[in-house]
Amino acid sequence: MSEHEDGIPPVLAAAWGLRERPVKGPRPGLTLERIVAAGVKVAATDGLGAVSMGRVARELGAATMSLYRYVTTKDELLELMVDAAIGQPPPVPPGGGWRAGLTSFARAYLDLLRRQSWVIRVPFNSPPIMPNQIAWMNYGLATMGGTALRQDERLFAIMIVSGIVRNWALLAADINAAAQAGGVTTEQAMFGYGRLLKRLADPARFPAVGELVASGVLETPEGPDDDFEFGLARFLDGLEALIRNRETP
Amino acid sequence: MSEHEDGIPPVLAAAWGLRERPVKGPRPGLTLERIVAAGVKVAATDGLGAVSMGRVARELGAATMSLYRYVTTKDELLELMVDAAIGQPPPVPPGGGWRAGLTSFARAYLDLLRRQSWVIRVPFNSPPIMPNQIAWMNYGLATMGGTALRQDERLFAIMIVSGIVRNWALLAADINAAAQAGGVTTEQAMFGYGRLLKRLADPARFPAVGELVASGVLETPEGPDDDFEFGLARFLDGLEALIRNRETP
DNA sequence: CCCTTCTGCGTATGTCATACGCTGATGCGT
DNA sequence: ACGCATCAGCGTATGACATACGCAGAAGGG
Repeated sequence: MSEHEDGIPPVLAAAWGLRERPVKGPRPGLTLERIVAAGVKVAATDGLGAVSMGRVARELGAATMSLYRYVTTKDELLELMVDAAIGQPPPVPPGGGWRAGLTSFARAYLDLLRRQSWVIRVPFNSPPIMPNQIAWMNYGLATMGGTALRQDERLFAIMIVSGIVRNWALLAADINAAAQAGGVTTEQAMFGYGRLLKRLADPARFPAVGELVASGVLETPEGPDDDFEFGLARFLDGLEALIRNRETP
Repeated sequence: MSEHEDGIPPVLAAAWGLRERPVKGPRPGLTLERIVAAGVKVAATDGLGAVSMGRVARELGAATMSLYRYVTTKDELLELMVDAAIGQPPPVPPGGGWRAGLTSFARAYLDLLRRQSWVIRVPFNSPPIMPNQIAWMNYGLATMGGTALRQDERLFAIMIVSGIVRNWALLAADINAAAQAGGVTTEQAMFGYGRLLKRLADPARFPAVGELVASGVLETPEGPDDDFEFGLARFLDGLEALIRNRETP
């Protein structure tokens, strides 16, 4: 009943290290950390779909129901897994200015999602509240320290940037998954998509799509992240214009 | 065995109207359209979580397994439901220029997602290929017709814009859902989030987050879509700068 | 030394997606 | 007019899964 904890859900308390070991009862054989780590391992090796309470428990040599002493719900476990997977953000590169900072934030986040592609498959259900999520949020906000942006503008700027990253990572993961499911390479999958579009989308009905297909961009894979960098740069250009405008009245 | 169909999955053929009624066998009592409509109805009234094959069948007075004559998988049904729900895009407002066009595209999409918030909960698994998805894509691309943008740049521009819309809609839906679950108003839920953050995120460890919390923006709800419009405007500013730059060499 | 508290977990329940195969309707070719 | 191939509807069965409930034994405090 310490004053830290009132009103805070137990998992949050645990995740933020606010929980004291209860003084009675047998020593726990499991730990929240070990459970979460086991979940991450399953997700990393066999995909998010393989993460079931039973499977995670088996990974630990424990029984399914034992996990529920540490987690009230599977969704809670997933949330903890995500937080463990994203980990501590890298340090803000010093002295680079806000634009370099936001760019490195975006690249680091993208890197992370690409390396652990199951993370983007976990559906969001709430605003960020877990420790490492907050740490990343702090990273993003910190890059804009000292700019002429209002706090709410900074918040939304990182929402936009991370949204761009997530969308790109999700698209890439989907294409990769489709490629793997069909037993072909990523390029072949993209090519197949272009062909499908050409077959189905009547250019008379969908002129703009027809132009797109005809241009052949779907068949010529560009550099890995050209489009990502394009979108990011456009947003940052717009932000830069606003900041400049504010600074020179 | 018409030459349209080779290599095209049956649901796609059905969705694009490429299927002929088989000439033998009993007359179907169900239709793909009716099944999809029933699914949409269930999702709209009781949420995406209530959509199960059994429930959709009950809605139609049919047996669960009957649906599998029209759909090979629940995921297929979901994809069809999404396409039905998004429907035909509104017409491109004439003569407004690309920026007005993209803005109206974004607003129309946001409106749609807000009105049918279950749609954003359906996980993506592939690039857009269903008829109405293509129609929306055509809408987005068409707004940029005649600009100095390359086709791949146009494609990514609408990916960014729709990503911004989806992220915003998802956040709003999450907050609303959390509010409803807690039996409070949306403002109270947002307020509670701010308080939670203040309690958990130590300003010494997370200075930028501390500043954000201290600024009070989390407690003062802004106009409904101010942040959305802010992010969208920044991106469009950046795009505009690029276009201008291309047009005046 | 007993009583409270807590851990691990066996069992049971209810929900789902979905495979398989039967029954009967339909209409084509003869 | 008839038989057969084809296809719709669906009953039954299976196998995952999340999770409620309650018991047995461990640990420490009084």
